[in-house]
Amino acid sequence: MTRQSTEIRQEQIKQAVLDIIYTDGLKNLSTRNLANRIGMSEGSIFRHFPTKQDIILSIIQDVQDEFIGSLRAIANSKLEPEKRLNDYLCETVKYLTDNKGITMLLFSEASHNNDEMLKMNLQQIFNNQKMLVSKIILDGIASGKWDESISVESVAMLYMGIPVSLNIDLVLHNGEFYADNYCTKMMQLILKMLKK
Amino acid sequence: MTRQSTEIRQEQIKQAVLDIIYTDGLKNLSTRNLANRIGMSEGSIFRHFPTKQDIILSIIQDVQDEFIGSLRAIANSKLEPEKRLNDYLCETVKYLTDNKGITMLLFSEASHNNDEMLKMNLQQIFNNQKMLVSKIILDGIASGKWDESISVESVAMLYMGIPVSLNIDLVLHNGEFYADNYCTKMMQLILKMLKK
DNA sequence: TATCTTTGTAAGCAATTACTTACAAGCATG
DNA sequence: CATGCTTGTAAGTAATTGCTTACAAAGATA
Repeated sequence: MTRQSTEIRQEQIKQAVLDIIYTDGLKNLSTRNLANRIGMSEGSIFRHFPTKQDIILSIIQDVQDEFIGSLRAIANSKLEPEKRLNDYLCETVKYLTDNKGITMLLFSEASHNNDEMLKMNLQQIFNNQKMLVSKIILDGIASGKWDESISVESVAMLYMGIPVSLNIDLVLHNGEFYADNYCTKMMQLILKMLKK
Repeated sequence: MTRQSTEIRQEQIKQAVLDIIYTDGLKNLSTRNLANRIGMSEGSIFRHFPTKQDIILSIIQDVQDEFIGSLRAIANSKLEPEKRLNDYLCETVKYLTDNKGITMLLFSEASHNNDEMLKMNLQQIFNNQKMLVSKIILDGIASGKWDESISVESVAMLYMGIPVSLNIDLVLHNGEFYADNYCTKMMQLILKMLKK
């Protein structure tokens, strides 16, 4: 195989990981399989990542940077809280349906090998999301539009249930999901809950 | 080891599976580990179950029979829809916090080895739950108490998000969860959504 | 050109996996 | 007691796992 920089190889490896998870399941994510999928030797993989675990952690870091990053931008924008909440949900739905390998990875890794490092990373992603949603809701309450007597934390938790159960649907139905007006319908319900 | 009937051994094995999953993670659920935990030989396990996969499937079958069974009883009772919905949620929360091994098993197995049989079983559990919730909501609408213009399917989906994200919380926080008034708070939100 | 670092690979490592085999002993039935 | 079925186990099996080692070649730097 022709030489390539570590940066390029790392990207190839991470992409192949998601590919394998989605098509064959996490169980078949061996370094042997991984190397074959890319067309490189198994030893090469360990040139670019110290351990297999580090590949997973690097992917989770990408999620933090890219996905949570874009959500943060939405939550902190100057738009109406209602619009922000809508954009936030739709962005999440889009990300999950577009990145099914990641979805399954996040879903199953933590409970699978009970690794504290992994759990901490996922916890952070989960908490970040809850905080951002809470912020939007608090902004809506502060502007006098939404009911100030509701439990913000509970709404955030309920809200988080949307992407998470969408996640399960995606896994169980092999990625086939008709998200047509899914986002819109959910927003209607959430808004009714938030209304004064 | 003294002789025991297959029925007793099967129960012991299944209990040990949940035990291992909860304490050591699914990754450490090997037949070797399993045998050690019970104090029997590895060969003995294969006396009582044809394959390791069959142990998992048998556990999932138990969930179907016991858990879904009790939820069905609640959904079909003669009580007020509001009371039924409350009982249903609280029963779910209780089951999940009491059976953390099962929680993690259901969570990760399907996405882990991409097995169609497993997926079908989990799909059925998930769909059963959605149907039962939908039934309660429809009863409430039929009685004239709840808003008939809402999308029942969407409410059911949103509702399902509650146990599922509770699930994630449980896995990520090693089973520590303060479910004090969790059920009550969620019910308040759901009821506001259903109100005319 | 000579040297050094980086990237590649084939072969092999010990450990672990789910499962089998051969055989012993318990237990009910004749 | 004898026969047959069930339950137990120790010691295997072949396959797979994550990772290492020894060495070759490419590319950068001097």
